[in-house]
Amino acid sequence: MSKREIILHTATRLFSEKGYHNTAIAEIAKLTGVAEGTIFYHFKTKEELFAAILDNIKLTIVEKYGEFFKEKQFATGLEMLESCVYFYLFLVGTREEMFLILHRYDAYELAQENQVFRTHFTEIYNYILDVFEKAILKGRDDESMSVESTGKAAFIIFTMVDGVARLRTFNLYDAASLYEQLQKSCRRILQSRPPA
Amino acid sequence: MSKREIILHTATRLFSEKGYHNTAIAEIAKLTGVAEGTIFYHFKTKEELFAAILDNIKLTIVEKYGEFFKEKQFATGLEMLESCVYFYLFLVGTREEMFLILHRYDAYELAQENQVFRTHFTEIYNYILDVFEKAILKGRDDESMSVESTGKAAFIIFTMVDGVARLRTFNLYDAASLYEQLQKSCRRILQSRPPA
DNA sequence: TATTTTACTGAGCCCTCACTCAGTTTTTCC
DNA sequence: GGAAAAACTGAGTGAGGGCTCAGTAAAATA
Repeated sequence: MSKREIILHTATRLFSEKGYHNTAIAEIAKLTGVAEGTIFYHFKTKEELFAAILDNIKLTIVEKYGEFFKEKQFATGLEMLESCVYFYLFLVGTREEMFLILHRYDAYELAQENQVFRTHFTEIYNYILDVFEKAILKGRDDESMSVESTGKAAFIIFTMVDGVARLRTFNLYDAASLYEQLQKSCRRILQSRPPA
Repeated sequence: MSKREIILHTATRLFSEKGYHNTAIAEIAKLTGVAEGTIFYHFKTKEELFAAILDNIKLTIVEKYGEFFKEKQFATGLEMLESCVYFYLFLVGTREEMFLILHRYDAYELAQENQVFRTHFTEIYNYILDVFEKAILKGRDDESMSVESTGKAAFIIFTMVDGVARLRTFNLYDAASLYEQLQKSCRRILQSRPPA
């Protein structure tokens, strides 16, 4: 790993643990084992460092979902959706630091002032929403689901899933014990049923 | 309003808009129209000021739900749950600053280090979860709902509802357009149905 | 090997901010 | 009215943190 990459890695961990404003460049330098100046050599400002982290998160998510879709086949849209939800929770579990950064309000704050950050965020969330919506579109086609607006359904499902994910990243509850209930709830929201 | 109350009010707004670490005492003082020293006269430290805000939020939520329950009657548990959800969204809309503070990660961070903050948070969330669970218990009794674990169901419902509320406080999406879909989703998750 | 480019260093600058304190004004109570 | 208590003031302090810069080391190139 290049020094740039090590710095990026350490910064991701620290920003996720302590937040953007609460993490001093000096601390990143110390934990990485480089001088402060080195960080400013690779990233002109602290904000540029953060933007690089967001970029890295986006690349990772897109790449991982890419691999996932290459390997998997889905019989129905409902099965695809459940699989995507499961994979999202898996990603959150294996890349905790990245999702903690996304879940911090820190980030939204910065996004409100900084166009570059805002673009990164929008791209990340649009990508995930797109994944979910594709599954729902498929489900509507093969009649494994009955939904009115696929966009809104994707939003609601994602909100619920990401909410449980947030419980996990924030360590607020034994979130894993909710996973089964979560899947069941998704199914209930989307599943087509014989008319009453 | 006493000066203490005005300070509390201004601080709530600023913390909600800019976060805890990003808000300087000097700014609170300036906007309130008092000297910095006055703030430290009423609240020994910045943390104590934040604790007072959390306390105030807790009181408000408990009080408002109290009034709500006094005025309303519910035919079924499902109706009660839907009503509680609606009222939660109403509260989020009318007391935006308070919920922004709850939704900021800022707050969780502080709660991890400070026992007083942690207690406040736990009490606030337990209260709301309790409200939701009571409705679900009623629904199970009157057979308007079919749920296995009332606790987990309450958690999932709250996660979803608070997620949509967060979209609103963070101004990320026209959240109001999701309210209908949200209610429908809650109903689908909880509602009892004739066996297939 | 000599030269240029790239990578790295860390002391120091400057600004922000939580908090203090000695003093002043206002309120309370006899 | 006067003394004591409570409320308020704002300049000052010290610590922390983003960023600069003049210089050194390492790598690439000629």
